[in-house]
Amino acid sequence: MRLTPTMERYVLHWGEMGARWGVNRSVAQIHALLYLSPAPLTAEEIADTLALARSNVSTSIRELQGWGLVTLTHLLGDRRDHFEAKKDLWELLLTIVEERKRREIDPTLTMLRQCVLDAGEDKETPAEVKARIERMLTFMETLSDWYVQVSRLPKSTLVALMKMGAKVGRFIGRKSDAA
Amino acid sequence: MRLTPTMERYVLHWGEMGARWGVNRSVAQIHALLYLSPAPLTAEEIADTLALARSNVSTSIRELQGWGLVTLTHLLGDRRDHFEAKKDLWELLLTIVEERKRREIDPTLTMLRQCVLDAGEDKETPAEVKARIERMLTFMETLSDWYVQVSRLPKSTLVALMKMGAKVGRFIGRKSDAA
DNA sequence: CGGTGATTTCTGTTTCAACAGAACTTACGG
DNA sequence: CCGTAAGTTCTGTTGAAACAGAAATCACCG
Repeated sequence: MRLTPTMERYVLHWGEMGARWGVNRSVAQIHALLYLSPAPLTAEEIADTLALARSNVSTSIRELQGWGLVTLTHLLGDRRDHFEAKKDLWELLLTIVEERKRREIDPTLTMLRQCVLDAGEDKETPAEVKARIERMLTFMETLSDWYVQVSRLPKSTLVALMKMGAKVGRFIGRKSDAA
Repeated sequence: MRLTPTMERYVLHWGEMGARWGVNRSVAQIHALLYLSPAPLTAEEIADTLALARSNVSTSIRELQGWGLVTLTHLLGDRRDHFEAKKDLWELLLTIVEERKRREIDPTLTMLRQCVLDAGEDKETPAEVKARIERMLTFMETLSDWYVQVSRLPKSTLVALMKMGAKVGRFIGRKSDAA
């Protein structure tokens, strides 16, 4: 496939953005391409379109599958793998956040809990430092718990809440935590 | 200053996490150290504690200042700069999100708008591709607008909303968008 | 059971950012 | 003004990740 200038711009920018957020550029470019593509693509088509080595496409696709962002499909009479990206953007967002939480936030919470435990018996760590670590733990647990609850709401509710924007703040201050 | 094992663990982990999110390891470590530190530190103390070159500390501190996460203070009779990290975690979070939006999300929105414009006159880009780009633009604008509104709520309201968790979903479905 | 096309794994190379140390600049102190 | 301490900028090195191409594996076909 040949990219139109518009598609090329999109793909290149996406690659850049990925890099800034800790995602490999090839991986992000491939994801962008698959998101745009009207039909599933084979590894070879991807490699040709983006001028990447097939091996590179293979590993990048695996990574995307690991994140649950890309799925495999087959066409009758064709034994090549065809790849397709999630198209629903809400699902995309929730998937990414979910995975990053699992891979990065949860381990960080574990580390913080361990720090709090260790600092308990430990005579050398100043009390003020212990307090700082505890505050960080509490803060991140609050965010994490909030996310878990909110992410389980039906998508339509999420959309509605988002459309409300700051209006949701009105509900606060009027006995908002009645069970 | 000498790090206790607990502090060392915290700092190293933070450095790792930073790297995963596109933040230089030294920068993240320095931020962690300053967050923990009971008192502001000089560049040299930071360099000694973390075993980094002074030059490296200098550039990293500049970066942190650019993000608005670290401020400069002085002590009477000492002409060295002393550095201090924001201690309020809500402020920290909002600052980071704000900056990343400014540096990465806003330019991406610009790029997407340009793509939509270009794709308008452009005969080669398939209609389906144009539609995909438009949907991405709409989605990101929605998130961005939501963030702008919510970030302006008083911190106490934010905290209250967060503590509500999924209960906030209850307000949906009962004429939530009355002006 | 060869043979061929598809995919993955392995290995060496390249590229780029992070970093250390040196050189330089600035500001203050006597 | 000279000397020294603090801070920044410059330059070369290093190390880690990204990547290409080759080799190996797998799966299906005749």
